[in-house]
Amino acid sequence: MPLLFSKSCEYALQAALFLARHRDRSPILLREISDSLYIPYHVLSKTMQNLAKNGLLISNKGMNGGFALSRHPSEILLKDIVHAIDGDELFTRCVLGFPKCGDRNPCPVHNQWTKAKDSILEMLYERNLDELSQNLDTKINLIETLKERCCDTKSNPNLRIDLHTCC
Amino acid sequence: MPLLFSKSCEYALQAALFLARHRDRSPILLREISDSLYIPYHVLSKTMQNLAKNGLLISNKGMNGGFALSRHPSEILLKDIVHAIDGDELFTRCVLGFPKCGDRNPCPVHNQWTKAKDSILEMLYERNLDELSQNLDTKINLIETLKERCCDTKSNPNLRIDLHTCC
DNA sequence: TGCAATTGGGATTAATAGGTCTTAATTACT
DNA sequence: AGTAATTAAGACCTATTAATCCCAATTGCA
Repeated sequence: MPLLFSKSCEYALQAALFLARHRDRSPILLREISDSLYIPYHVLSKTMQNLAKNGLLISNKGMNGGFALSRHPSEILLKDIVHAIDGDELFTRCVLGFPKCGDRNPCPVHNQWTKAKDSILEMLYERNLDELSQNLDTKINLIETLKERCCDTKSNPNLRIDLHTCC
Repeated sequence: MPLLFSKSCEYALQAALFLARHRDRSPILLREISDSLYIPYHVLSKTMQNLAKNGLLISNKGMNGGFALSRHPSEILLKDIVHAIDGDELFTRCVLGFPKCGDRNPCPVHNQWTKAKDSILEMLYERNLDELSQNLDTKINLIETLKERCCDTKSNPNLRIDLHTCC
């Protein structure tokens, strides 16, 4: 079972990170994204449509079409994506499944869960796609450097490090 | 979609709390538990069997049978139940779904998620069923007191506060 | 204008989780 | 021993999510 986010939502977050790493913001083909992240093409297609409808992506049809972030990565938060795909159940549901649990009627772990949720909310609200993608750049550069030192890159010219191989 | 725990696991946690509130530790009928918590009888049946196989419950067949906690509530942690029903995916899976993500190969939110997970682990490891059930007793007593003050209890003698109505 | 390259969107299928039903096995009591 | 009460276990059904497929709509370019 997925955890915290639905599978579609995980895909959406991965794809958004992928787009954020493209500095020039020109549209990218769905095919390229799905191939790079090993996400089934048609599944990602629907998820991207969904993100586009929610105003997070722009999509262009036809030749030279593709998907791009609608805003600068620094202006997109993970919570924007989670909200668009999974709604707000994550933020409102009782972790033990008690239907009437809430701030004014806490279940026995409500306060502990609220603390944990604060931590999750911090992750979703206080990091934008730009920061996260820079984090990735740093990491990938580091790996590339190490690779050159340790491997015979001449004989493995196609060994490329990208978002998927890196995590 | 359930969140963090599977539905069965939520049921298991609720049922365990229910049993923990029974001080005398005599077996309780499945029917009573499922009715009280509004959990489908046969669904809960399987989950309880599962907990029994994992050594967390004892089950007695036949007349005067039923389920009881196998240890004192103070010696059962939420994580015991979660592990028995949902396994350890919650503790090992990458929150963004990256297959190779881990401590030595973090995805861009790995550290943030680790922090949030610590909070969750605290909730699951550091509170035993006894504490949680006492927490509930306090709350239910308080509600009962208020109820007596505010409602005409003579005309509503069956208005009972229990685990389910309380959360 | 016609063609090729794309996304859009609906229909269908597959997989998984959740729920129902039936019967067997076990136990306690008379 | 017989009977009623209860859990055990498996078969089966249903709902939701995930994945696949097909064709329509749009766009850019020759």
